[in-house]
Amino acid sequence: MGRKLYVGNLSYGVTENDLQTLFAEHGTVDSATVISDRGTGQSKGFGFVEMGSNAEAEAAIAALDGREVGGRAIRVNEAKPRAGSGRGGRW
DNA sequence: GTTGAGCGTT
Repeated sequence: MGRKLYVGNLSYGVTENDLQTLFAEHGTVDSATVISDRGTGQSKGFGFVEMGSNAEAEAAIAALDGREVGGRAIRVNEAKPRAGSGRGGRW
């Protein structure tokens, strides 16, 4: 089980710092990332948070999934590995 | 407004 969490339905005003602070209330935040379009630089409305352990990750999911943040109910779930891990997604 | 980047040896 990974400790990475997918955080979706985020408000465009939410940043990595916001995620870190929010998830830190329910566990140790190893890293927090907000995905933004590299072309426009605008937030894509979702991000990822890595917890110190799977237990903390589960606790954060149960506590923060559906929680209203920035005026929107965020979606928290265990993240899946990035598409095509490696180089070019193909060997 | 829902699962991350980049085209290379970090």
